[in-house]
Amino acid sequence: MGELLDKKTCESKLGSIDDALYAIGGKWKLKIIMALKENTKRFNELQRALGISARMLSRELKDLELNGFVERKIEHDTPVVIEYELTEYSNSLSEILDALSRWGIAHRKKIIKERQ
Amino acid sequence: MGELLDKKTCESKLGSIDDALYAIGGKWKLKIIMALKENTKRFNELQRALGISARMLSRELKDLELNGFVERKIEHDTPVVIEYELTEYSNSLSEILDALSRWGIAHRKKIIKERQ
DNA sequence: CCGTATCCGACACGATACTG
DNA sequence: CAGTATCGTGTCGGATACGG
Repeated sequence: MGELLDKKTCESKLGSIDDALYAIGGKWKLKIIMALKENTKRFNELQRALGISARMLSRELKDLELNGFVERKIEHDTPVVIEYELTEYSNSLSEILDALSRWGIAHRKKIIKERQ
Repeated sequence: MGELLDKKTCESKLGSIDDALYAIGGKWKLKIIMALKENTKRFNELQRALGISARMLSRELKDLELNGFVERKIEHDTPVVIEYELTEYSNSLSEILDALSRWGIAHRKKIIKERQ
């Protein structure tokens, strides 16, 4: 079962996990960030890549920008091209992203095995 | 900005993160698991510790049990005591929990610093 | 193409009350 | 104490349509 954590440790972890989930929780934020890890992308590219509605994407991008994960870049190239790009700060999430990804793979395997 | 990931890698990661979020996403699951890391807890204990409504807690616990993260233990001790306990499998989440916790702490610091 | 506005259903979530 | 039932609100999130 793993070792029990003492109460202080546990409560402090609970608090920080709360903070984290507040900032990057929800259905889309981490997925958008993951998608942008491949490359900067335009609005419609992101939409297609993630299967997200324009409404939600618009909202989430604003939020991500406000929180310093994503930058909106306007290239004055006639016609104007708008691209979304990850900031340096978004890199601080890679540990989380990697852990989630690894766990997701393992979990999927487990589920499939159990179905048989 | 960190290195870009190639498209295949990125899409596969997106998929597995999706899987992970499907299983442990949402407002409460990870918090409940974190709370139980301190010790097995009874229904009302969990409620107080997390500030969650009975309705939600009931639902989430069922879901967590169904997915093998939590076990409902009935102690026939007259009066009967019901406790919720983490399973061995829930340990596979510790990497994620730790990463989230660490990031949450750092993020909070950043926010506070920016406010000044 | 890049979004925003509007409408709408589904569900997350909480408060309260209630049962065994 | 451990939960369920009921109700009400808010947010999530898609569809569609529209303006820059």
